[in-house]
Amino acid sequence: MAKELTSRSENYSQWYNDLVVKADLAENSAVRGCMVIKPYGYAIWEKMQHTLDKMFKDTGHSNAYFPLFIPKSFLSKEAEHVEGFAKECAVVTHHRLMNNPDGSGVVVDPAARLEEELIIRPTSETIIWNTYKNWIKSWRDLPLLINQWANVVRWEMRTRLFLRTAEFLWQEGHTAHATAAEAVAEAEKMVSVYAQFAREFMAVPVIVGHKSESERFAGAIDTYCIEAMMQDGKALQAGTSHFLGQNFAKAFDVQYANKEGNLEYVWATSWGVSTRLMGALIMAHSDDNGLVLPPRLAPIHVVMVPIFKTAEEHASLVEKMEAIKADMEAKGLSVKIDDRDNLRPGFKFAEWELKGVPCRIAMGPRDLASGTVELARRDTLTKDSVPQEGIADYVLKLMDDIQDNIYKKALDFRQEHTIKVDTWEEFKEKIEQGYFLLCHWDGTTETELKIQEETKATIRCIPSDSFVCEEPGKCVYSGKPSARRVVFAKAY
RNA sequence: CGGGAAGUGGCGCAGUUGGUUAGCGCGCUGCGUUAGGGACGCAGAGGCCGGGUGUUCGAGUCACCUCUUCCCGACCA
Repeated sequence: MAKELTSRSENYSQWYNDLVVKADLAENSAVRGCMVIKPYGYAIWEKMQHTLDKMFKDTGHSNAYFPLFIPKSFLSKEAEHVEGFAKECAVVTHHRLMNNPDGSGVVVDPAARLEEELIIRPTSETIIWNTYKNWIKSWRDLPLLINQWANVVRWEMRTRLFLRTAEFLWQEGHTAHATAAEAVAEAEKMVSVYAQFAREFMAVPVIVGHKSESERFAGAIDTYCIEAMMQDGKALQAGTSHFLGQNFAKAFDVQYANKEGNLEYVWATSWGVSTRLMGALIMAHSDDNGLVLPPRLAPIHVVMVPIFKTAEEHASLVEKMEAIKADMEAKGLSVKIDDRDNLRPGFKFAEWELKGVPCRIAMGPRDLASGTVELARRDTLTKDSVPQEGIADYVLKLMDDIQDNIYKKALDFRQEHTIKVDTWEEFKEKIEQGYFLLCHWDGTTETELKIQEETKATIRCIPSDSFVCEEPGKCVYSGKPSARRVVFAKAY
């Protein structure tokens, strides 16, 4: 059931609607696919931000902020980088408007043309490395470990809420190191931070690995990624970390004096995750009743619904609930009492399920008499009668259970939909059914592109963690020898 | 930019071969009855039918143009 629902984007509209909507821009506006993140959606994003931010700081990084505008010349300093982004850049050409001489509103003042156009950042490598040039002089300045929370713009031809919007929010880390080994270690560390975040907070299992050459970031020597499986069997790239070698250091002339007094170019990494994580969260866990949020990222852990007939009942229920709420909040839980008196309980149940609140507590006269509550969990949709006594501790433990359970559910799903495939016939059949295929590949871009042309499947990653498949075999397409299996899938 | 589909109250839709005052469901407002899984009754509010130009006695309906949205490609976190 979930598979059917999740395979078509329109079925998500109901759930997405609480979180994000397409921006209502003026007619004729050339900007397509910008999003308005609603308060409830933004609350989830803030939780993600705070968690990630702490993880970055715990690994020695500091936050900074760099300009939105990038002079056009900066972008062209690294050849591969500009080639990768040139086709999707928004360009600022003028700095002033003027009243239209014919009296109809304003027009661009032709006299205010910029001598050099400004690019709205699609990513900040260039402007950051241009700045690092002045910050890095000595080996004592290294490593430089900086992260930026920002918005970026990529003028995509086709957009999709959360997954690919023209403007999106993200974080981008940019680090400089004295040695290649240190930079590689940093790139690996950060992809593992992303993997940990996905697994432990989003409850989304991910495969960690390297990108093939053709999927690599523009300007990178090596790209690490985490790949998640959505409920339709398609892959979603949820985060990337790049080893940039000395490409940007050379392009922006960033050299430092080593301990021997010799000038050397620094080694770089960059890494980022975006509001796309919101899409991953939704598509990995949602069911036919709406969102399912992992407790660690849910803005509201518990919603309490009083069931009453009279004002007196309402008052005594809410009083009792306030006490329980205070108890829970003291233990770090976020609790909402839904005491709206114009809606029936059944309506509220459905509404909070749609929002993905992990736990619901309903209390009526019967519970008041028996000292119990009706406790429902969002992940299993089951209901139990639980004593009011000790309810806060009960729920606290329940949060962990739910967190573990939805991770396990997603993991089981992925395992059921991940298979080793050794024949081209089976490849074509299974890729249509929404599987991750572990296949041998001859390592050539040519083969990769041919497979993509014929099946739309791409190499999501060359796994490097628990998925390592270091075993000799023959390429599923060309039959040439291969040393290991890689993950093929259709991707968002 | 190619190939499809669609634009009608806030949302989702109907509207026949052109024909009087453009309907329905949800939502919204008010009153009442209800309340342990998306309540019901009554009374209301809300629409230059995406825009333009034609054809016609008459256009939501036909023609042409244009704008927008969605789906499929190319692009992509």
